[in-house]
Amino acid sequence: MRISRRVRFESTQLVAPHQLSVMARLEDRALTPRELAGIECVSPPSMTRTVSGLVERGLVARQDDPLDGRQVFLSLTAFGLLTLKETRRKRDAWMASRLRGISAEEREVLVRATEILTRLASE
Amino acid sequence: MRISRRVRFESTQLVAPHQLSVMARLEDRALTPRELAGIECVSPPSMTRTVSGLVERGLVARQDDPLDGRQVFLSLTAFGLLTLKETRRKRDAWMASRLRGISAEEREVLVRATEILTRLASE
DNA sequence: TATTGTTATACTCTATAACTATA
DNA sequence: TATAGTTATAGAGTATAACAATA
Repeated sequence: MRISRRVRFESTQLVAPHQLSVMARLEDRALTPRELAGIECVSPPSMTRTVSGLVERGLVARQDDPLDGRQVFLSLTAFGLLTLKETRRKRDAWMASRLRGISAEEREVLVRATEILTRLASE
Repeated sequence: MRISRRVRFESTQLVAPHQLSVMARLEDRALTPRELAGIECVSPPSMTRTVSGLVERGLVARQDDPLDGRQVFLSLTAFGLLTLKETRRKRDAWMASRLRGISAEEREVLVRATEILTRLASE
């Protein structure tokens, strides 16, 4: 937890973590607010609020669904995509500077640990 | 981050994470609100609030410093210590059930990764 | 009548600024 | 005058309940 907190605070200053997570979901394809709320395990009103913040900042765009007037599609703007990539670049640069001081053998241990934990988390 | 979130939500239901962290600091010795605020990287008013919640629930006790009337010492109550141990027990049980399915060799990888990350986080 | 999204309202955790009491 | 703690107030992020529009 301490390590996770450190990574969050030192590497994701451009956009808040929960906002960045939503942006990453929209990278591949447009989603509705309801879909995003489900994916992020958050209530629909909460997602409305998160999305509104992103729309105000020009990172995400709303588009009405022509087939179903109740629905809205959300997608990344060009600026949003750029911001997402820049944030990742900064995070990776921070992490790379940390990893520079360790041996190849230690890096291999971290890679293997990541695989194991990812498997455990998905069970 | 995903793994850290999962551990928090599934294993620390008795007391909120930031409250539990304060309780763990008080396990060994009494501390003042200011010391706690510094350790937890939080503002003094924020610590006042966190501590007040713990005092109201009977988990932590306030004691006036007889030498300096401005200061207050905070310590775990017997109930607080019990709650801390019970929370750890639940968390460990959850984690143990996860780790049961992996090999001794994989567990060793996780132990080594923890050592490496702890070292990197403290630099 | 059911579903999508939003608004209204409230709770928690955080912060800064102002206040009280003590040194 | 400086320090410890608290209170006052505000800003995020979260939730549930109520509402409007559409199916």
